[in-house]
Amino acid sequence: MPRSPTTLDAFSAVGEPRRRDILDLLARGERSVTDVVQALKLTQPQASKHLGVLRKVGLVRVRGAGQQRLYSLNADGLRPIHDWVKTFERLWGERLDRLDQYLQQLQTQEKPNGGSE
Amino acid sequence: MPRSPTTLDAFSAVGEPRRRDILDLLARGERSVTDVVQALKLTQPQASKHLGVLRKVGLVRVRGAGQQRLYSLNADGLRPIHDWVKTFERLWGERLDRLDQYLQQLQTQEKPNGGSE
DNA sequence: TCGAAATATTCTCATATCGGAATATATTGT
DNA sequence: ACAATATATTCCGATATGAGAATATTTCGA
Repeated sequence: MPRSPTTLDAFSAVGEPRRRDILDLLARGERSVTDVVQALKLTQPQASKHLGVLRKVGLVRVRGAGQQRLYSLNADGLRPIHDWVKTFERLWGERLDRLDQYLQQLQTQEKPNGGSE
Repeated sequence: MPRSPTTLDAFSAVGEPRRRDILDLLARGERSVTDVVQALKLTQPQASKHLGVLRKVGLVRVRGAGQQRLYSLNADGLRPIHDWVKTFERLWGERLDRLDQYLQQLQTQEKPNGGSE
């Protein structure tokens, strides 16, 4: 089994800095491809391709307006990422009271080794 | 300029499903490489390599214990991701009152086109 | 229908990535 | 020093990726 594609889910799509830039831009409103090109200094094909990936994984939506294609953010697609990262939130001590901290320590030390004897 | 490596920051590192699995596991406590291998059914080199990437980007820490290497989560490394995704939180209507929603709509419509005429 | 503008697709290239196997490097105990 | 265990590194192959250039497609206007 050689390799698995890295452009099929939101997680991997967002791994690409350019695509994050695009999402940041779209977070401020709908944009045409040309807008993206100019705002982020990309070539037109690059913009189209990145937008295509983002669309495929459901992070953006398209709407045809004349000969333009207006892309907008589909923030829902980011929820899985948010939810996953949130799982670790308690582990970096966001707003941690003493008891939580203590319970956490217990968990961290839960399995110091594979010692079966 | 051909391509940029995708294994240098937390974002891209986390794009790989196996690595997310590893982080999920480490979230429950320190683990040796062998532990990871067994828990996630990876080959030993694969585990080492993925752990190596995670370490390089600062998502895990290592501690030598005898001939074992105990890896633990460094949750702080996930904060950038969390913070970034959080930026979009309001856009999927987590807990949105009417005023926010209205302001948001204005923003979304901010730049419907490049129309200068 | 023809041309122009906007966008998408295709092609090629260099490279990075993952997986697997084999091997190298600790580290401990005897 | 030697064997055994644990882990890291290297080598190889297949493939996906992103970039760039060229081209195709769509859409509108005259």
